[in-house]
Amino acid sequence: MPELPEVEVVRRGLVSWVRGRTITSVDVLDPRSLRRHALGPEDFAGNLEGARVLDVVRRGKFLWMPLADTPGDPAPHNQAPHNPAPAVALMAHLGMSGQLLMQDARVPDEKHLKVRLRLSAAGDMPEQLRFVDQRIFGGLFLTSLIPTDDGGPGGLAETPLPLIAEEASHIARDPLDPHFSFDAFYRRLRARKTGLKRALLDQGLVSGIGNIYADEALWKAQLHYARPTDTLRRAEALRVLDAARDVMTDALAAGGTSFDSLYVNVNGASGYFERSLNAYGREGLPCRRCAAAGRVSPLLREQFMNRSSYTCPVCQPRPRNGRW
DNA sequence: AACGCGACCTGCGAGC
DNA sequence: TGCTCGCAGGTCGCGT
Repeated sequence: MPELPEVEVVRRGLVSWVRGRTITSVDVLDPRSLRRHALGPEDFAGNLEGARVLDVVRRGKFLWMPLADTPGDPAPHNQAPHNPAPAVALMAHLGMSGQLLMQDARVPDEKHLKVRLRLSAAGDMPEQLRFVDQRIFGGLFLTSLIPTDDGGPGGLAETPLPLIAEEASHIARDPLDPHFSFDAFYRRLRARKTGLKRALLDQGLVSGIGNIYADEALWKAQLHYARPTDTLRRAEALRVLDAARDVMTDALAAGGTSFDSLYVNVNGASGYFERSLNAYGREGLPCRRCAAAGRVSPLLREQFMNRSSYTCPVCQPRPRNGRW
């Protein structure tokens, strides 16, 4: 489900619920959700219990919570004070269907509940943070925080730390990140020998864009997904990046306004999809831009990278050899 | 470096 | 009704 706007909605929601609270106990109901935690469920739970959540930070679609030992915890006897334990974080990736929900203890377990974290009491706030995931493409795991020279995780974190989760250090900044550099993006884009959509989906080049927003951005910029990246003019690259930024900003606003319940809802932007998508899922339906110009051009659906791509055959013509 | 593909999973709707 | 098929917004790792 989630692309950048959905993950950011979750992050913003989570911050207010979990920052400063201590994880008191962990239930792993399905170890498959910890696939990326190599040391197994016992190690996962053992390291989390007693840890305090410092913040909720995002890079692309990766979300993590830097952790600290609770003050007063005895230091591990085998560790000298001058050699403190490395900084760690609880990492979450939502995959296709993951959700992070704040729930009161008396709410029955969700059908696809995978991991439950109990948190220290904090006023009327729900006690549990639940990871629910139908398809299990997402997951939780612990990762170290390593120094970065690029100014921290960025994203829209409120208190960026000069550390980044190791497992997210290969992820580029996203177009909404204030430190995103278009010049650097364009330089790397031009150096690639690939198609434009493949590049937009490459989280190491620009992050946060998934299949839906890629199609929406390409439609808005009137560019075809197969356009060779080494032929893109600066103005065209700027157009598609601005389009991605616009589409994701709108989705974020829609998700943000519908976020008002006791839990953090990954589906915050689902209403947005119905109303505002111009390309994705609109096979056979008339292109709205062409319709406004008095033409009827039904959108095409094609297989590309083992998934569906939606384009208008008239205003996003497929590049032909040497001519576009 | 870039690609195409399979792997990882469950569930839903369409069609027979 | 029950079966199969295709489809779903992500990422990783392999062989070429």
